[in-house]
Amino acid sequence: MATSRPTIHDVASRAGMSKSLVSLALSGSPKVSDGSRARILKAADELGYRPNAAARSLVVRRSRTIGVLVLDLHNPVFAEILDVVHDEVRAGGFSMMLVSGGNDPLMEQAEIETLLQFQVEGLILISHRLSAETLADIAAEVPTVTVTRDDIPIPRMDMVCNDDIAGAQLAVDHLVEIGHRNIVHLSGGDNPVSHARAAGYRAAMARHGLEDYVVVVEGGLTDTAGFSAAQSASLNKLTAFFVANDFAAMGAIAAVQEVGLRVPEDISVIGYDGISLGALRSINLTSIAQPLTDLGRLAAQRLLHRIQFPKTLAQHDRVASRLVTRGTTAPAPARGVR
Amino acid sequence: MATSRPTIHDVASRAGMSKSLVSLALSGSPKVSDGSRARILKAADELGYRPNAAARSLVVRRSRTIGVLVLDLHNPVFAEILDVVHDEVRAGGFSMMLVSGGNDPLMEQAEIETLLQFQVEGLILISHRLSAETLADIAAEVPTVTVTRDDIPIPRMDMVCNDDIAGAQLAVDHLVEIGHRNIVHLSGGDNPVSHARAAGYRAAMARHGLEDYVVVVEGGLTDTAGFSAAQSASLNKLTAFFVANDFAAMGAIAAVQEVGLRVPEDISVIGYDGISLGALRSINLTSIAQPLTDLGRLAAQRLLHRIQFPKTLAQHDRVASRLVTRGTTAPAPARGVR
DNA sequence: GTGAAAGCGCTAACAC
DNA sequence: GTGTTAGCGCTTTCAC
Repeated sequence: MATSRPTIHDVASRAGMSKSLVSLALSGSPKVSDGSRARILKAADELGYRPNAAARSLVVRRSRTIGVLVLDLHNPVFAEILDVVHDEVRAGGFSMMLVSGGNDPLMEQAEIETLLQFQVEGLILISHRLSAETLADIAAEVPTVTVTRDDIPIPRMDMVCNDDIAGAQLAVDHLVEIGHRNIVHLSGGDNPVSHARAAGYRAAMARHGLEDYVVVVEGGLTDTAGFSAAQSASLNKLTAFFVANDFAAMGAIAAVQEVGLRVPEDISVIGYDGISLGALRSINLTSIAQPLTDLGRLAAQRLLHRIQFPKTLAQHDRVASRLVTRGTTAPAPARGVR
Repeated sequence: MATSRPTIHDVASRAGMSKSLVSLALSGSPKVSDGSRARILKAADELGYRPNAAARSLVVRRSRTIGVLVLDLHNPVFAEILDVVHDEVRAGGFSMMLVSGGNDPLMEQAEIETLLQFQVEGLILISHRLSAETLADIAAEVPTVTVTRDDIPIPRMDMVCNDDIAGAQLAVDHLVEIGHRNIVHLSGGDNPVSHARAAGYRAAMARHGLEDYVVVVEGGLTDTAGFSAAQSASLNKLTAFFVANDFAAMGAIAAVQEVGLRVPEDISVIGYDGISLGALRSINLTSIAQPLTDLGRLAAQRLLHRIQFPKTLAQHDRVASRLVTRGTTAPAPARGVR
């Protein structure tokens, strides 16, 4: 392979000039005469010269790179956030190094370590796996912003997330508005996000005077978890499911259909996240949509700002999600129909 | 932030030794006495020392990093390939730097350029966007393997992909076997992958003596493309769709249902890719599943090998896909029923 | 075993 | 405008 790629030195001797002039010319400095610049550019081109980022970052002490850790690559929620993060980061003149923790805490740590060794200038953490302690250590070393959680305040670390409690209330409000009372929540398990959504559910039910109808079934954030959770609910009594996320909601729908009931005629289902998949005509899922683009943009902007001004006080952004009504929710069936 | 992270020099003076000894100790050399080693490790730990990868890669002239370019982050097919690539690459002692072309050829070029500037030792390209010329240039510079295409042979570049032609034939065979003849293909547009799948469709139809039933509707690889393509087909005549990929197939299903027909009772639908989403009980899509794990593993292994032996002749792996029968295909309705 | 010295490719003073 | 010089943090001979 790169037995020996051309260096700035090769370019210099080919153009018959000194290294430093080449460096200046390549970085577009005005203190280089047009003639010299042309010869240098020509020589560089002929040689197929490409600057060595490692060498440069060593001397300028800036890598112009930020690192992004994502919980796993499969959840489309992350892809949507990443797209805009990527755009923003590039626009800010940085490259982006993306790593995945593969759903494994140890791997996450290792990946962050790698990122740090590469001298990334900032970190965006899209994961709720890391402990407060780890987070604090990291944030003390390098500008950091986390996305999708805001449960633990860390001194100089920004957090951007959606308002899960308010979002969950939106879901319940919608169902109540179209006549549902027997609304069961299929929770997403033991993690900060799911706790917040369950809390929002309870709060909204109480606000509507439906305390007695509160039923929370422990589930998870996957299709199969939603499926099982729905199966273990009393389908003959409830008229609606509020599910912890869209994937689990899809599982719940399947469970409903499996026993011969229809969605939404017999049972309404609403999810959370607003993954673009839900818009597929064959899925058509009503959901609480997170403003993923906003989340990504905000995260990137916060980080870019913090890289410039590391001492900035921690900022916590909590963006509102919104109800997207599609085909899986409908007015509650008339009393006694089922 | 990184106002000044501890360097090997700081560790050395804290431990009261020379830089070189620290370097040796940290790399686990046996020529360091146990006492010295312990003191060095202690000093490093106390200082929170972390090696600077840029400096190291500059001197050893190896970055121990490979770069991966992916067409876009949204298609779950890519996530599945990336997972195993990541595992393999790490197992081989490399880090992985992932970039996305954001579906934009210029961006792809720019991202590859960035990767190269960071001195990645190899490249995995999961994209069918790049021109043969670009590919050749890249492969000449750095060990490279491309995934999901094998249309253009490049001297020292490996390719790993599934056999689209054979896979498409599998789809047709399945439909024919359960009694279909009016099988319409919704194609994926003008790209190498879609061309191969269409070719496989034609070949299989011919093999079954169904030349007269061949109908190809131009579509695309998205949900909406599949929806429109299905709409423009003569639904009253055909009994089955073979769709270019799973996403488009989901769109086609929606189109079928929209006019009051049922899948699979009235019309069978089979997709391609075998995305794990298709297994969701609410989707339950029959499909030709690509061996994504194999593809990823193979790609990583080929690359690792090529990094060691750059002169290896180009290897082309074409892995077989297989039929996964789920709920969207069923025996053709009896003649004249519709 | 341990330290001194050279140098990876590059940028940034500083002379001229 | 242009060349010379020093040095970023690290590894690696090569003496001792």
